[in-house]
Amino acid sequence: MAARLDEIARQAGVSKATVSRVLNERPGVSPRARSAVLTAMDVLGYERPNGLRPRSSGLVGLITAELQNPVFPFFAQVIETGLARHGYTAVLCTQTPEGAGEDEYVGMLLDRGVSGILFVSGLHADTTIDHSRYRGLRRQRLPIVFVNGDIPGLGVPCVSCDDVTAGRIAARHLVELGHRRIGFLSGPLRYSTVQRRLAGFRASLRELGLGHDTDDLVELSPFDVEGGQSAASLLVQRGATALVCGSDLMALGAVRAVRRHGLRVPEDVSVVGADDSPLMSFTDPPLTTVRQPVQAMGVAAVRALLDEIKGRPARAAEYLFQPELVVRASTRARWASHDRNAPPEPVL
Amino acid sequence: MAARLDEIARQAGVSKATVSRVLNERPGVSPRARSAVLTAMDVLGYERPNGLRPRSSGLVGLITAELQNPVFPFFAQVIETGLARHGYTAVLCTQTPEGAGEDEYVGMLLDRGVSGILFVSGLHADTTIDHSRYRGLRRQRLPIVFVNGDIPGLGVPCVSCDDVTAGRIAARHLVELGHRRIGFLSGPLRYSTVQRRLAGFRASLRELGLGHDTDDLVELSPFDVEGGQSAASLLVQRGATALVCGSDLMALGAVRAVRRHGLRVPEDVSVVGADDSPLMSFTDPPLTTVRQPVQAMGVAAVRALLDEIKGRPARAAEYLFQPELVVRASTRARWASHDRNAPPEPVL
DNA sequence: AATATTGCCGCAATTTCCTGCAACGCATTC
DNA sequence: GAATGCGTTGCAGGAAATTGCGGCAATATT
Repeated sequence: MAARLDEIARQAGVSKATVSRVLNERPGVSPRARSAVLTAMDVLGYERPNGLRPRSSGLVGLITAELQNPVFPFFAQVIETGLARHGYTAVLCTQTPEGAGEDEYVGMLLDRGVSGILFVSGLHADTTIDHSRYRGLRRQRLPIVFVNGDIPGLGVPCVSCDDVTAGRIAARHLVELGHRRIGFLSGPLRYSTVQRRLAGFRASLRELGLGHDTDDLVELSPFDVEGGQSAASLLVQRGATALVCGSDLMALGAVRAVRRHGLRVPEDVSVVGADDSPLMSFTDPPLTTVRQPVQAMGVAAVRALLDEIKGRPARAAEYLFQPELVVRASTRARWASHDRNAPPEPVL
Repeated sequence: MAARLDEIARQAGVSKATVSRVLNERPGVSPRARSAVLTAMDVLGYERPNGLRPRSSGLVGLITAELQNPVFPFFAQVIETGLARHGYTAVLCTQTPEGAGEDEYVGMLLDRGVSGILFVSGLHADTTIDHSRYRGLRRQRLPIVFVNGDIPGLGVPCVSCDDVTAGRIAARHLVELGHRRIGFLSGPLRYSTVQRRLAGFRASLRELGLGHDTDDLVELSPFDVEGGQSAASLLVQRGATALVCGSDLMALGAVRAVRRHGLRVPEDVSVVGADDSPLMSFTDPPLTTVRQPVQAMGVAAVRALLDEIKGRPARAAEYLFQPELVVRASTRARWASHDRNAPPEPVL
């Protein structure tokens, strides 16, 4: 039995040096020789090293955390449309608690020879998870881009919403409305986006001289309606008159919790959501929320990935997109008896 | 009986040291040796320890129309969870107007060697589209299942919501509330689900002696919020006091249209949605809607597909799932002056 | 038309890294 | 507690892959 390179070389009618050059994508190989080698490999049944596989007509993996939160389908839609406009096809892989994990999906996508992978709020946003897996992908020269969750030092482009600013915006809005006891509820602290948002929230309150008032008004729970409801319930019991929520879904749960306590939104308790997912203008009450510029972020993520694929890697910075306060009807001014400079009633 | 490592090593033609390295995912093992070991393990019937399971098998395509309507992500989630529970991985392919078409996705999935394809409200539900493509798939013995949109005569299992009944339920509910001029708005008539729902709606009204009242109260428009709004606007102008909508999204648009006309929901105009997508209990007003049993349907679709894959094709009937009226707060009784038997005010 | 230039390929030296042997660690059993 | 069986790991031999360099052919240049 001949050695592998030798065997391929003989089948292709070239020397094993040429085969080696093809496999390592070195320069100095004619297209004719290259295709001869590749064909020989196929004929002999050798698996092509990743990167030389017929990168199937522009297939791109899109890995996302879940679909429950409407912001994720929204992201998926935007990204998919953007990719389609450039001739790429998105394969959406969503993770479920009991379903396939991210690693399995990545393996599958690699097997399928995707041109690149987009990670939207996946494991990369979890700071407690080992990130060596991404280093491995990087080493394989697989173009990847993160959305909402940078991992510095990996050289992977990342498109994020500026969560620190988002936290500040929410805090400032409520303080301007006269609130003093402002609760913060969000998902598990292991997510970098939660950490950042909380940091911005706290920094903003400290600057406004309210830091000590809200030290005990932070509750973290799962990222869904029920989590928001239970966290909000605790915060309301502790006297919070306003709630900053980690997602719109949690905000809806918070509204429900407030009402279960016999209070009204926004008359008694103000609620601020996050993301401005679709349909949030249809809720009761229409939700004041900190919009994440999903459209722009999706387009930017697609552009970054295409740059990576095309071989002109942009500098691997984190592109921060600015969130924006969308004032609807779940927040209202609060008259504080001790506050002489109470803000005016908001225009509805 | 030899020891395990030894046995595998002999079968694979390597030393037990190499086998050990493969099982522990240690570096320094050639791909060839690795695959030899893995194959040997399969041959000898040993279970692969960790994430070394073959994932290429057990890939299932899931083709869906869009992600805007929250019911589709919901379907995707349910189906994906169900597939994962049986060791299959779902690849979600969503169609966008300018994006990749269903045919492209099918081609891609075939290239990838999927075990089967699930079509959720795809082209198969469009009666104006040529269905020979599915015949082709069928001829290739590819297991496929339709959700919401049967094509009789193809022998493809289909899991649907009973749209005729859904139309009847909505109509009956509104008639019982005293409404007489009931509008119907939905998506393009080329979708079989629209046809059926309209048929059920009309049949029910006819049976109740109201057929002639609503002949001119049907408006078809695109399947989104804006479509619902424009259709509802026309119907309200024509004096409709209740609206049956083809989707929850359209219903939300309808609510908006009613309010643009200076009327209230449900006091002046009642609105009934369709599907009971997630979040519909949080809308303003909470939407009365005809629930589609997504969970049950998803599970049934997965089961049907697995049966097809396993080679015991169930009889290719259309499995009809019964919808269910979910009464929330977007419908209310209407006192008709000429109606002596006006129904009582509904309990809220 | 002769020659310079460029780029491609093969030989062979060199390097890398796979592999098996055998020793070692660890648990189970007598 | 010793023996035994099983899995792991350090090490060295060696095969396989990489790469520098020279040759060769095709094309451009004068």
